[in-house]
Amino acid sequence: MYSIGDLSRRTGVKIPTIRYYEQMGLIAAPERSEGNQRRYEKPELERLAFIRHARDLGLSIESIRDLLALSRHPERPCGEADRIAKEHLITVREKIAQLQKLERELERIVACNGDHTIGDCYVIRALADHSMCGGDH
Amino acid sequence: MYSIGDLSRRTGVKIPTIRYYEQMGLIAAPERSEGNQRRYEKPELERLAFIRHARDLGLSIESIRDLLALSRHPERPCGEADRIAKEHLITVREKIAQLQKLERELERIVACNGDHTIGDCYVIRALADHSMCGGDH
DNA sequence: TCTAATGCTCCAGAAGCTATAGGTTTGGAG
DNA sequence: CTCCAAACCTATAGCTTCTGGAGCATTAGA
Repeated sequence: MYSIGDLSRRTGVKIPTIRYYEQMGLIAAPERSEGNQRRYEKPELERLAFIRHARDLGLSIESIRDLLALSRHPERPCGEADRIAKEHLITVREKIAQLQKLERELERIVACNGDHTIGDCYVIRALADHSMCGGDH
Repeated sequence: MYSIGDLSRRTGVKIPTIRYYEQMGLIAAPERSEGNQRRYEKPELERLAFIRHARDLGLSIESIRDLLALSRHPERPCGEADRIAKEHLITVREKIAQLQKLERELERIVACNGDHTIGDCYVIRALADHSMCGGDH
């Protein structure tokens, strides 16, 4: 028997977020106490931990909903779960590649020592004039 | 003399986004035609191009507002512009590091060949049980 | 029994747009 | 000059994933 606060402490998911997940249908509406407070059991704790972990990995609510639906059918082949994770891996890799491009450009822009004036500042000029950045984006 | 549509085509910033930037104070409210339509000049085009480029680099509206304010004082030292860019570089690097962690974990999770069932699926189990992932996050 | 901590619902806001509805203006063709 | 489609206007709501506050009710422990 956990209160929403217990659940929050044990999973690291904030209380309003738990209620939000309930609203979004990621977790079922739990039993209530006589005074209308939410009362959870162990399975809900585990489910929430699953969600937390998946969110930490950057999976969308939508993907998590799919994975949770899959996990309710342990007899089915797991190709679909695999696909969701692989697809996510691809988007993570794309994001990394894009950020590394930005990193390189920012490094070039930042190679200024700060001892001159705005009128002459490479940061400002690079932002104003796209052609200065090598044009790879 | 550009209409908002011209400006949009020339900078690649969508029309509602231009109006949004105006509302957010990134660009000044321009002159209007007799019929109340926005009419822009070259400086506004350049300013919008600046904003577009900075957004592409992932700078926040807030940071861009600061940089634009700085660029109106070309006589001041540019240390502040430099600081904003450097700070952003740091957050980009942090994001990259975090995504690379996720990449490693997803690679481990995804190392399943999809020919078994959900009940036995590493993706699902890894998400349910945090301890399986090496515990580095 | 009392009270502090915790919980409830409802609503607003954050970031950075995007979209829709319902109306007006513009610019070019005839 | 007239007509019409394309472009424009405002206002408002929605997206995603939460987070925080107001105002009130419940719970658990001293």
